[in-house]
Amino acid sequence: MHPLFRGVPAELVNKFIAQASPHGYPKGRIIFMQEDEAERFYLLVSGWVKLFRETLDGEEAVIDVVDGGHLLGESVIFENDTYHCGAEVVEDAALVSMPLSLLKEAVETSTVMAKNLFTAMSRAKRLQTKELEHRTIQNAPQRIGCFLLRLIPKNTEKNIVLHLPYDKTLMAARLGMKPETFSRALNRLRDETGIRIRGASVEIDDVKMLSDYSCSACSSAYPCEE
Amino acid sequence: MHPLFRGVPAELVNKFIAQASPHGYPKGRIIFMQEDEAERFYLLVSGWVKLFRETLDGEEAVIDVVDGGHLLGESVIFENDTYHCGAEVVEDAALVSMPLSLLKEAVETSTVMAKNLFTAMSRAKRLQTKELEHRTIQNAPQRIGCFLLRLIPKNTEKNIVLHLPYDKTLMAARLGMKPETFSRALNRLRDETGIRIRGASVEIDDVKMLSDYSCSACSSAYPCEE
DNA sequence: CGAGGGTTTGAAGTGCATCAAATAGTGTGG
DNA sequence: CCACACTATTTGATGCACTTCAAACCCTCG
Repeated sequence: MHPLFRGVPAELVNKFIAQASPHGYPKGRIIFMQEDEAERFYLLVSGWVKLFRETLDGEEAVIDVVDGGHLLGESVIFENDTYHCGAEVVEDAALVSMPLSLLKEAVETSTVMAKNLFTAMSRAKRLQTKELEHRTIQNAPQRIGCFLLRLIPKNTEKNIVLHLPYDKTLMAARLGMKPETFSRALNRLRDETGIRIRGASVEIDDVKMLSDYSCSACSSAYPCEE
Repeated sequence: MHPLFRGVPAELVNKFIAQASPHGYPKGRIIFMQEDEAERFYLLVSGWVKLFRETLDGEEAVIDVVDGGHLLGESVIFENDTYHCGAEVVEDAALVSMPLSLLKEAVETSTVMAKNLFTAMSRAKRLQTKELEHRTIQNAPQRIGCFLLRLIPKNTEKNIVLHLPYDKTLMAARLGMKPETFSRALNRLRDETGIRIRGASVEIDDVKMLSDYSCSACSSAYPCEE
């Protein structure tokens, strides 16, 4: 049960189920564009989706890359407007789409539902604020380090082996840098913090060394809530 | 009547009024810090307030600088957490603070109130997403140009004279650059777009020239909704 | 007038981007 | 299983944008 529906009467949940369209989307598929009229919102069940904004001359800003459990397009509610970002599948994804009109109706009917959506939107806002901070204060290697730290499962301390969740070119864009810069910055991070890199897997022996290096340029210390 | 209370029954509005504390805050006063437990939210009536996040070693990221009509701290609702940013008065301000607990109660009681808060939060989220794009794609002079364009009153085309709303050092931080960079970037913007600058006032004869220059590196064209 | 902050300018440095090319990795068809 | 095509990643050389440090200037306000 997704947090959005937690505690919501079965009757209301069934209304969503009745109007839900599940979809399997392959890598590369565009779910919606920034200019599209927003009529549905999406629940990402599995896979990865890139949220981006794009200028006429093809320059792209990656706003976020999200995985299972995330909502897409829900924040347009009551704006009657277009989506804030485009959304593109970057790893084969399963999604369920539902009408925004139903979501609107539901939050006006059910206080639990409203509360759940507020909670989701607050959290998204907080994370985005943090992102803006990172882009402003952290340099390239620190942003990578911070990203890696957030990949570490809770309560893990020793012999950490991470697998980068998507390709390095996308990670670069996600962190607001070019692929070449990413490559070099990752090397610098390795030299500075003693992490080991083999392709897409990263081994971290000394989390403190990594967090000291990355979190020194951040307003919140490791472990970050999120 | 602030949009948050638009269409809300007088009875409920009176509850807020009963618990509202109006305050005059001088320039330099901290309204709240990022680490503070969020118990109240604020309605900024007049003046300007800087929202920022700060690292231990004094490095600061300005998230936004807002003026009359903006809500502060409202997005912590249902997180039971600390504020997302610190807030500091940068031009003498009048604020009204109200308990977050009352806001929580109100959005659970009144669907109109919930709807109004959703609208405000969506809008804030959209603007922040845009900000992230700007910082990623636009260079320093373009960010300044974009900022100036957003200062132009609606439906104004000719003989525009703007007054910079707060000092240049703060504008620099607001746009994610250093004061020296701001100064030089503003000169470059002048040379490129034919605007004229005298202290804190800026004259724009040719809006198109300015928007061509600034909006070429943006996903939305002038005039931006916001 | 003089102090102090905001602003500008100059000179030099740093970090990231760009362009170009090499290398590694992956999936294809033979 | 190999050779090929194609993409992702890395590396090198160079350029540009922004920062840093230092000093001058300017403006306001007591």
